[in-house]
Amino acid sequence: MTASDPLSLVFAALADPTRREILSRLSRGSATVGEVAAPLAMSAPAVSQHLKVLERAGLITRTAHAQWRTLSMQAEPLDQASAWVEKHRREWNLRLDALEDHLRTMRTTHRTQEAES
Amino acid sequence: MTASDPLSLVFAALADPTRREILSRLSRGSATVGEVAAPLAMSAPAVSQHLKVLERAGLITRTAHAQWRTLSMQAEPLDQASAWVEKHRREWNLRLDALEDHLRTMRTTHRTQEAES
DNA sequence: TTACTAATAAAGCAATCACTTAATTAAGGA
DNA sequence: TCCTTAATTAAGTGATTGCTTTATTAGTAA
Repeated sequence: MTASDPLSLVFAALADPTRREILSRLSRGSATVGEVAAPLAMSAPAVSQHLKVLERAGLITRTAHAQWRTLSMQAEPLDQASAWVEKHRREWNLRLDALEDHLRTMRTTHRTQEAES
Repeated sequence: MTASDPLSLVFAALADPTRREILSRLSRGSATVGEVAAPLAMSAPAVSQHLKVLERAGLITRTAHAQWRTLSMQAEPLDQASAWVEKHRREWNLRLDALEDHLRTMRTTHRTQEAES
């Protein structure tokens, strides 16, 4: 990932299970770096680097009190990502040939499921 | 991106402007490799490699007739990506502290806009 | 001051990424 | 057959990724 446009930064940030897990945690409420790192099987610097990626994508903010950093998720970049995906899902659904593909796939899937059962 | 789980593959595929442009084109209807490559400022092998990434993520399929490959977008992986994003946007919106952050951000934004006008 | 804790910075490493050019495969038309 | 077109494979390159260990910064407390 060399691209540095906002949408690329967001999708790249989401393209890692560890970072998605961190965001999952933060979507349920703010937490310190230590709290977020606890369930992760990696060193503290590794977590810090993941946080930097999330921050650069605008998905989290850090606020310092004493020697702790409180991490908060920011939803706006997620809105942008969602908007892109939804737009193209919608476009695809409008296409007649895509619809035909879809029906064929459903028929095939149905036949496959029957064959498997 | 070392991760190879389905969701990581999809997000990683979307984390590149060229690949998003290819998907944009295909969301409006199937096309050959040549048609998709035409507006892109890079060599044919480079396009071919991007297509491989999209295919590995399940976002496109290729069907051959003669020396042409017709590319079709597949929406299902996009559904998965959308589901993940929507789930976490929803979670975030439910949090009281996130809501407070949101209100504070809106107030700050409002004040900033006033200062700028 | 000294020690302890929370977190980041620095440096190094193997693997992957996004390209390139050159070579190859596969099909159609003269 | 020979030539052209469409596309992929192979090989090479510099930049980036996701970790590591070691060192450093910053704050609290004895």
